[in-house]
Amino acid sequence: MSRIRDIRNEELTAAAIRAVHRHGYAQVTMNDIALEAKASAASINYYFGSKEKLMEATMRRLLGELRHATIERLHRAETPRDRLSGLVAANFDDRLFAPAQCSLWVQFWSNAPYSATLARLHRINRGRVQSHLHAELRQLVPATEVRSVTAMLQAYMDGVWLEAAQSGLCDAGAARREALVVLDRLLA
Amino acid sequence: MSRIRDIRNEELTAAAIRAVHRHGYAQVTMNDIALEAKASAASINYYFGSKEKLMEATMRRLLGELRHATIERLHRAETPRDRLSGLVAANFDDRLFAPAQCSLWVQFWSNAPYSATLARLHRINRGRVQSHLHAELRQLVPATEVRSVTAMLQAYMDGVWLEAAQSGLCDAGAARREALVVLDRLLA
DNA sequence: GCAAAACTTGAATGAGCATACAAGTTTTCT
DNA sequence: AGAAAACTTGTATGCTCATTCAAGTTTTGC
Repeated sequence: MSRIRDIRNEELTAAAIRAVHRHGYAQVTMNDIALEAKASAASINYYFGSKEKLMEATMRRLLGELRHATIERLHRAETPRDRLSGLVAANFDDRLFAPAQCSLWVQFWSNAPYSATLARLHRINRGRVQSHLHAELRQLVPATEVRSVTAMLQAYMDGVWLEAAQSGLCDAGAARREALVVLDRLLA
Repeated sequence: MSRIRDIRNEELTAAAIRAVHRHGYAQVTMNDIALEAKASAASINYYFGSKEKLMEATMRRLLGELRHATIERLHRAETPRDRLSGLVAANFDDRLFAPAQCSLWVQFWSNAPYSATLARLHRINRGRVQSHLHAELRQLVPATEVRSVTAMLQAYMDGVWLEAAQSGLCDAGAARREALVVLDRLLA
């Protein structure tokens, strides 16, 4: 079967992440990505069909990593409170909360409203994160507060990503610790 | 004096805001903006010299509005606690927290790392907001917490903007109320 | 070992875009 | 009024870029 195809997908989406981080989503070219992958622009088109489809695959890859980190942490937790902490910490997992990933994430987000495929991915991801938070919060705060605390948490976490992308500094451990403090105070 | 020049600056930056909101920063063209302003692309170049300079002027305009809203609210407040609330509320002032402005703001932010002029504006603005927050927080929380609470607040507010840009829904009043609740809990 | 399939790429194609320009129109000043 | 200054715009220019293609190279299956 297409072993090479899998390897290439992996290499090319990784190159896309680095290239977008380096040049910006708005200005990155197929050649920039090809160069980063030590391949040719034509080759990328052979695998993905178009720049847009490559970007979609790259975003899917990031979303998959978030999903994976989330599931992993949920699995290790016992109580609702632990699961909630796990959800928050998953957002700042070492594998996700790194400079190139942060850049990409924020840039994809801000472009999502202008691309049908990105908008769809964004909506699905947001829905999943939200329903996870919702499920645990329902057991921890009064019913009237569930919705607002979910929104507060989500806004805070998005903001941390945004700031990380700006500064280029991503200390995942510090981010997790600080996020857990925020979580504590929002639950109080 | 150049009265027309001022009017045109106003009209053209307003058109740029609407056009970026409609098409996205990455894809908006001079023609889109010209159309929105009922002018020609050449005319925009006559006034601003280049697309980049127009974008810079547009960003300056937004930053000016934030500065204005901030000063206005600080002026009305007496205690450190009131001033802090004012700072937070200024970020969600009716004149700023509207769909087109939110879109633009987030897109400029996410592109700032790739443009020297935008990066500079971003840094200046961030510094100003941060020092205002810092000044009031120093009188309200233990010295060891000032820095982290500042960061938490800033992340939360950025995140709200990001979310607003995504959803296109900007209820400024609700945003202010919710932000003040977050502020309360972070200070606790 | 060899044909077919899968893969790779340099160069060609063509679309879209910012900007420059020349030729007009309107406004200002006296 | 009339000249000069300020403004406006359609069109031309030249560039960048995604995508295509034909011609090669490598891998696979037998």
